[in-house]
Formats: sequence, structure tokens, C-alpha cells
Amino acid sequence: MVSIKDVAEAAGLSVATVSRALNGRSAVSDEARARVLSAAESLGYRPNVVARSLRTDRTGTIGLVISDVLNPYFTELARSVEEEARALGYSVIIGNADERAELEAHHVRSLLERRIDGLIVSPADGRSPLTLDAADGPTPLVFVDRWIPGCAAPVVRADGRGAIRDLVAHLYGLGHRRLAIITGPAATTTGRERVEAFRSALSEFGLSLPESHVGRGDFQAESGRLATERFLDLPERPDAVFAADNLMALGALDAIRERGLSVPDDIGLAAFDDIPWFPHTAPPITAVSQPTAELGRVAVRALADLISGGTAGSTVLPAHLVVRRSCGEPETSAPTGGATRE
Amino acid sequence: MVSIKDVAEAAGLSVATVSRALNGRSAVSDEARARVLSAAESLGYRPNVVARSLRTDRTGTIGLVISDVLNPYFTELARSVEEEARALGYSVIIGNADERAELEAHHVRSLLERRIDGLIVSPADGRSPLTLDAADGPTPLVFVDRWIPGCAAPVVRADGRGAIRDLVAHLYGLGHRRLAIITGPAATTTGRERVEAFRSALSEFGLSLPESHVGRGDFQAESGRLATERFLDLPERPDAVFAADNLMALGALDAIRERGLSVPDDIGLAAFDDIPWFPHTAPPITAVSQPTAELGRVAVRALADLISGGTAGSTVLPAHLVVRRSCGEPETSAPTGGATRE
DNA sequence: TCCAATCATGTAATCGTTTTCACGGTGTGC
DNA sequence: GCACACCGTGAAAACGATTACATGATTGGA
Repeated sequence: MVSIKDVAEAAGLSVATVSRALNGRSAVSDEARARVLSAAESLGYRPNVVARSLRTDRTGTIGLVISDVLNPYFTELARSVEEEARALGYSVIIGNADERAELEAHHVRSLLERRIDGLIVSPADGRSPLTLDAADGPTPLVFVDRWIPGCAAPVVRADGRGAIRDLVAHLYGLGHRRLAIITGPAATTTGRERVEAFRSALSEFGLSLPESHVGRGDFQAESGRLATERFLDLPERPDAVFAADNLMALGALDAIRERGLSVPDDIGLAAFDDIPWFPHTAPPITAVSQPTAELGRVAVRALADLISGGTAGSTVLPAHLVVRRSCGEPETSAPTGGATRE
Repeated sequence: MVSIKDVAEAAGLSVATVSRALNGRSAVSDEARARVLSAAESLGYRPNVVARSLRTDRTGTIGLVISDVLNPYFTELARSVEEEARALGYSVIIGNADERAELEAHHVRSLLERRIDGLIVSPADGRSPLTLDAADGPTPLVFVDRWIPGCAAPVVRADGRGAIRDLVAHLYGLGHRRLAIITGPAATTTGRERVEAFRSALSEFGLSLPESHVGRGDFQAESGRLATERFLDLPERPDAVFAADNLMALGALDAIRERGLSVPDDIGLAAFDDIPWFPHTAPPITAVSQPTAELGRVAVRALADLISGGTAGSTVLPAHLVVRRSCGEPETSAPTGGATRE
């Protein structure tokens, strides 16, 4: 590999001048600059960012730890994070936790050792001690989507409560009374928030949520399938099921299809997180839609601010309900709140 | 940040001994090792991998440049690559090219500057000069899925020809004669291969592929929508459309739905790349399925071999057809070749 | 004309590791 | 008892960049 020394030699200048010419920080004569640039060009010089980082203590890189790379919600998030970061001059290293706490820890550790400038985390486990340490450590950190309660780090997330209330109103309006939910892990904030919002919306409509109508999932498809099977085995099966993320909704569809049942005639289905496939499933699925890309952008800007010494705070963006046909044929009246219909 | 020097001081030993104790390479007395470990522990020492990489010229990292992170095919690939790499002791940095040649170049350049140990690329553009240079450069490189013809680097990919022939046989058996294809960019190998295989299978059945039945797409949803709209505007619209990837099939569904037409009654639809949502779309979509995760694993193993001085070669794995209902109600006879039915 | 400021450049220290080399001490084989 | 291998250790040289400081030349103002 050709180093700055080779360039200096070829240009007949010192490495210091070459460095200055290439970085354009301090004054260099036009003649020297030209010699450097042509030497660098003809030798195919590529700066060694490893050496640079060691000296400057900056890597120009931020880490992003997401809970599940197979979840379209998180890939959309990852894409917008990378895009915004690139616009701000940062590279992004993605770590996929696969909803496993120990994998999350592995990636957080590995990213910190890599001396990234900052970290964006969507914790797979809300109690992860390592991530907690990291949040209190010297490396700037921002939570996105999920967070760890009691951490000082800024949180960028969507508030699903209003949209979940709209969803319950929608279900109630369609005549559904026995409602069930497939939750995420209780260890995650989103897992808890969604079930709590659902429960409190139910009680607003005078409905209760018996334990048998709470399926404990882990945000992955298989758990949605299992929980749905249990619902279908109940003496009185639920009128409608709310899956707390899109993958568990996929699992629910698998289970319902296996039994030869139909949505929404035999059982209604709704999901948290809207994805491009939902308009095309049989039937199109009613879902709570988050401003996913915007969450990613805001998180990056908050992190960039922290890195440059700022004091960025938390952000909460609204989610909204998108009504389709998976809970029954839509009523004629307009839905409550900010819901849209397709 | 606490450095090896601090540990050495605390342990009352030289940095050399600390380094040896922590890496376990060369002999260190039990007593010294114990002192080092306890000092490192109590100081919370984390090695600086940047400095280590500078010295050893190894980063323990491989780069993965994929064409589109929003494409479930590539996320599944990315996941298996990361998993296998982790098992082999490597970290993975993912670059998303978004099907844009200049973004691909950006990521390749940035990864090389980062001095990754090896690179896995699925080129968004088969002529990308920078990627071509990289393939001939000192950094080991493996192509996955797509490749750049004329490069010496190993290619790990699936051969879709047999499955595409099975698909055409399936369509022919259902009585479809006017077949159309939405291709990927001609600049990609998979873009070309899939249309060529389709064309040659058609001619095997005595069918032709007029220019009006070739929609030029770019592997993204919007292009699938536009190409499908043109098909639907033809005086005689095609009996069935084959989309060369899953996102363009999504776009095709959008277009068909907008016109109020139905699949497969008004027009049949099939796709390359099977994804978990296809069994649940309306109707379930017939698709060519690749051994995606296996491709990722094989690519990583080939790259690891190259990195350690080996001479890994190319691998071609078979793809197969999964028949569902999007081309018409299945015939009663068994499908040709290795096709499965759901 | 002279002093000081500015400019372009070079020298060398530095970042935190790993690793080569040297060195003294300890056994081992004869 | 001697030579030799080996073991544990430390000093110091790398790795490739950035940058504080020094230096000599040029310029500008008084």
C-alpha cells in the first residue's frame, strides 16, 4: 500500500506538506499543492484512515445497533440513518442484534472498541447493562425507537398511543369486542408501551384484556404464529388480534392460513408498523404507521450535535393509523383522529 | 481513555508484557499474567483496535456492499454474511448502494480506506471502474449474486436458468402465450441473465419475446410499476408478467391494483426471489427461490480463505421454482424439474 | 534601513498497539 | 563445571497519519 511517505518522496516534499496539501487546512503554495495532487493521483494514494483515526481520535464513523435486520421497519430506519449520516460526513457501521441481548452487547462492545464517534441504539433488551454503561460513558449515544429507562441519553421515537387508541376505536366500531394482542418482549419499552396503550384504550371502551388474550411474543414471526395458534385454540376465539410489530403479524397470518381460516371473516388482524407489502396481502392489513425515515434522520442529527459538544434532547414524533380491510369492511363514517384510509 | 500504558504502570510491568499477557501469544509467567489481568479489569481497560490495526495491518473486518438494503433478498444475505463472519471472528461493515453506481463507488472507496481485510460485493453496476480496480488490487474480494465479467475474483451466485425454464413451462401449461418480463438494469449480470434465460426458455416453447414485452426496470419498485403500466396500455396486454426481482413485483402489484384488475384472472404475475410475504399476498405469488442464506455463508468462507492466502474459487448454487397461484390455478400434473408447490 | 509579521516548509513528537531484539537468569545435558 | 537452550522480561522500533514548533525567506510599515 502506498503511504503518505511515498507521495512525499515522489513530490519531493515532506510528509507534513503533503498532509497539509491534501487536507487543505493550512497554507500551502499552489505549486506544492499541484505537485502533491499529481503525485497522489499517479501513485493511487488512498489515505489510511486507521492511522488518521489513531492520531486524531476521530473515526468519522457512527455505530447503529438495530434489533433485527430482517424487519423492514429497521431496514428503513437503517437506510435513512446511513443517508443522513453520509450527508453529514459520517460513515455508519450497522450491528444487528437479532432481538438477542447478548448479540446486542457484542455489537455495542465491538463498536466502542472501534472508537466510533457516536452510537445509535435500539436496544433489544431494555436492561442490557453494557448498553447502559455505554450510555453513561464518554461516547455520545442516542436511543432510537426503543430506549433504556433512566438513561440520560436522548431518545428519538414515535408515540403510538394515539394511533393505538384510534385502532381500538376502529375495531370497536366494527363490532369487535373480544380483542387480543401479541406483545413484544416486556424487556423492551416498545413491547410494554404498546400493550399498555392497548389496554388503556380498551378500558376506555369498557372492554377488558384477559390474560388469555395477551400473547407474549418477541417481535419475530415465529412467536406471532405460536401466540395466534393459542388464540385460535381458545374456546371463544378473539374477534381480532393486534400484533405489536409487522413480523408477528406475518406469523399470525401463517397460523390463520394453516387452519384454513380467513381474515377478517373468522378473525380480524392489525399490526404495528406499516410496510409496503401490507396493501397487497390478503386482505390488506390495517396498521399503525411510524414516520420511520424521519426518526432515523432526527436521531443522526441529535447524535451529530452531541458529538460536536451540543446538548440535543429527546424527540417524539406521532404515529398514525392506516385503515385497510383486515379488521372487517370499513364503516361508512370517517375514522377517529388522524387515521387515513386506503 | 485508559491505555495499555496505564495498565502496565498499575501492574508494575512493561507494556510489552501487558500486551503479551492479554494476547496470550507468547509466554508470560502466571504471576505477571494475574497482575496484568487484575489491573486491566480494575481500570476497565479496552484495547484500542485502531492502534492495533495500524500495527498489525489487520482490522478483523470485512466489507459488504449490497445493492439495496430495502430489498428483503439483500437483507437476508446481509444477515447470513454477518452471522458467518462473526463465527469466523470477523466484523462486517455494510454499505448500501441503493442500486446507484456512484454510491457503490463511495462505499467501496470508503471501505478500502478503512483497510478492511476483505470485501464482498454485489455490484449495482457491472462496469463500475472502482470496483474493478478493487478486484485487481491487494484486498481480497468476492462477488456475490452479481459480478463484473472478466474479473478474476470468485463469484458466489445462484443459477436461475433452470428455475426460469420451469417457470416458463408452468406458464405455458396454464395456457399463457403472451409473456412479458420486467428486467433489471442491463448493466448487471443478473439483469441480463434473467432476461436471456427467459427468452431462451420462451423460444424452446416456440414463443417469442417482442420488444414491447420487455420492460426495462432497475430492480426497484417504482420501475416495476411503470413497466407494468406500459404493459397494461398495450392493445393486446400480456397474459403474464415475470418480474426479475421481488421489489419490481411489488410495483407491478401496485399498478395492477390501481387499474382495478385482478391477478391472475386479468394478468398473471411471477417474480424472481422468494420472500416471506409472497405466500400471503393476494394472490400468493409464484416465485423463483434462491438459497440466499447459503450464498452469504459460502461467500464469507471463500473470502476468509482468500484472506488467509487460499485460492477459493467460484460457486454456483441452484435456484428453484415455487408455484403458487399468481399465474392461474395450478394444473393437476406435477410441475417440471425441481419446482415445489404451496 | 530595520524590525516584525507572515508565509511556506521541514523536523520531530505523538497517538496505542505489537513485535523484534537484547539480556539476565535458570535449567539441562554431557 | 561448562555450554547451550530457553524463558520471562524490558527497551525501543515500527505502523501512517496529524500537528506543534522551528526555520529561513519574503513582505510591509515606520
